[in-house]
Amino acid sequence: MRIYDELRAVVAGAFPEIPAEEFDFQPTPENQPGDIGLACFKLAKTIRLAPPEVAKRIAALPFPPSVREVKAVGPYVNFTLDRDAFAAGLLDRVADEGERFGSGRRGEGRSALLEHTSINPNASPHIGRARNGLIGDVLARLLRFEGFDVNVHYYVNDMGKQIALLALETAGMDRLEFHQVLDLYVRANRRAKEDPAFEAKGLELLQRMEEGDPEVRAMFTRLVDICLDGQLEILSRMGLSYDTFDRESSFLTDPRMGEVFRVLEEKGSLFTDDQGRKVADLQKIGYPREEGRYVVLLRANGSSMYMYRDIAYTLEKIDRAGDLNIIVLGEDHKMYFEQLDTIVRAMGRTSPEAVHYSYILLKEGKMSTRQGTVVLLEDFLTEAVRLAREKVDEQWPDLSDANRADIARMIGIGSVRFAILSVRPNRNVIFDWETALSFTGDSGPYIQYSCTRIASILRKYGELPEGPGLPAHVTHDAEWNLLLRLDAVQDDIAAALDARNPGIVANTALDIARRFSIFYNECPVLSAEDSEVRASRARLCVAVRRVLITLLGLLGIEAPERM
RNA sequence: GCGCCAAUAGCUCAGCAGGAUAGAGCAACUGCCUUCUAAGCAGUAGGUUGGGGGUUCGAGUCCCUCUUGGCGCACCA
Repeated sequence: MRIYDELRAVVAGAFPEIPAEEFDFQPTPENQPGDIGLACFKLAKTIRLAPPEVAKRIAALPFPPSVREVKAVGPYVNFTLDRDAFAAGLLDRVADEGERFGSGRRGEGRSALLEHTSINPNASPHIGRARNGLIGDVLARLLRFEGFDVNVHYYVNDMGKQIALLALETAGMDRLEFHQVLDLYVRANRRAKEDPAFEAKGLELLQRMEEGDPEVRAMFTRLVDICLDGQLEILSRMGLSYDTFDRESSFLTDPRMGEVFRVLEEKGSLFTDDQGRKVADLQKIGYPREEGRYVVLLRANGSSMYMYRDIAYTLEKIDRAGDLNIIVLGEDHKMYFEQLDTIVRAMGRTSPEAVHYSYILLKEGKMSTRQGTVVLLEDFLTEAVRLAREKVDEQWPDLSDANRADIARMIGIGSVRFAILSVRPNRNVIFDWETALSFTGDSGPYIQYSCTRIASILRKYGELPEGPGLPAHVTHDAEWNLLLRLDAVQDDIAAALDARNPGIVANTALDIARRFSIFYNECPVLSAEDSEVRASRARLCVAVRRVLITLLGLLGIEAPERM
């Protein structure tokens, strides 16, 4: 059992009227006695006693032998633990649970549907788009780690004006390659803005697509596939993968929509406006604001809007989702999603849970295609891997070319993923090349480096003693701080999932790597004089490596053997 | 104009559900590779947590307000 749970159990036994979440255990600050402290303010309020009095009473409770001393310090209770016993127990637990260590297993027997990335099939994605996929990807990994059966969906927007315009722009080209799409796409959009006739032609094409014109459909499909394949190739380089691809065009004639229109009509929300469009007045069905109150579902010519198809798709996902239904969306889709949610709720269904994230900005401001200030994901990845390769070549000239390339890939991708993931989703990320490509300090490679140092020690160590029940020795605070941190990892992983915030995983990994570095410098393993201390430290190394690999794995980052 | 989100060291970010002295990295300066990988460690310097009110025994954390930035506001997706 984890130490916090153990202490909580004793105190809760003595004060059954206090809810468990009021026990505020935390490591004691440096200048205070003991290893773990408990603040008694909240408990004191609940049982109407002065905090120092409560602290005294708790200090008098009988604790298990793993607690060597309990001391009331004002309104706090400080616990001094038997560090060796604690270490022995923790190391056994890590060895026993292996790659499941840190999992609260809260998802066992449950399933989750998660939609992320879902970028429009057009050009090479920029780094802002990557944030969606990365957040979604880590959520999927967290859910799987907790035991959920996860299905990751990708919604392919395979129709719409964008594709139509691109179709016009590429008409007559018998070969089209993905890397040409960006220019063509920009050109098509510019032309549509300047030339109403061009745009009208696009809309006409779109309508033929909707009507099921096989020729137009084939044209659209060809374009979409080129774009999608190109984009997926880049996304997979970054470690992103999907289980199910859903195409927007398959929701054009969804039987569920008849029901949607019937319900909206019944609730007095649906009306035909003076231009002949089918519009929903969301205020009639509980939408709170004036902005975004009206939503057009069908154009006057009968063709459907994106919202229309998305409602059908969302209802489909609700049918297929198990216990959790999550969608990752940019903050630009916040209002849109509220609108969608209003309609879904009117249908008596529960919408997916939206995880919103803010944009990635450049130091100079926003990314702009026109000003050429867009940072493409593939360029970013290539540069990161190239820089890593330089370092690896210098460091490991004797390794094979393939081997060095592989290490560089892990490091480059690791630094990119870490740079984007370590910032919590609802904050803008300020991107600059120098910080994002830094392989020192707070970075993915720093954590990977800790893993390689451990691997190096273990290669030289030889045969490791195997438990359970082996003694452990904690001779330095550096070891203790590391152990205490490992014990709390499960809470951090749970918190990251609950908050839908991959940044918590990133920071946990960083914190452990930092503590390991201190340990590494203060506590020699191979040259430790006492053989039991030597074995104990080696086993601590194994545990740290196990946990770091788990945390990196949750972030989708691989840990090389050498770097 | 209205709505949602954010603001912490020169820069980029942490700070779990309010709790003991606000932490890292980068940049600057000083040390440490005959010792398990220096992509590292130790140290110095750097903060009225955007301004102002409030709630509380206690506020970076909660509430109000102002300022600044991001995002959005019906035939785009």
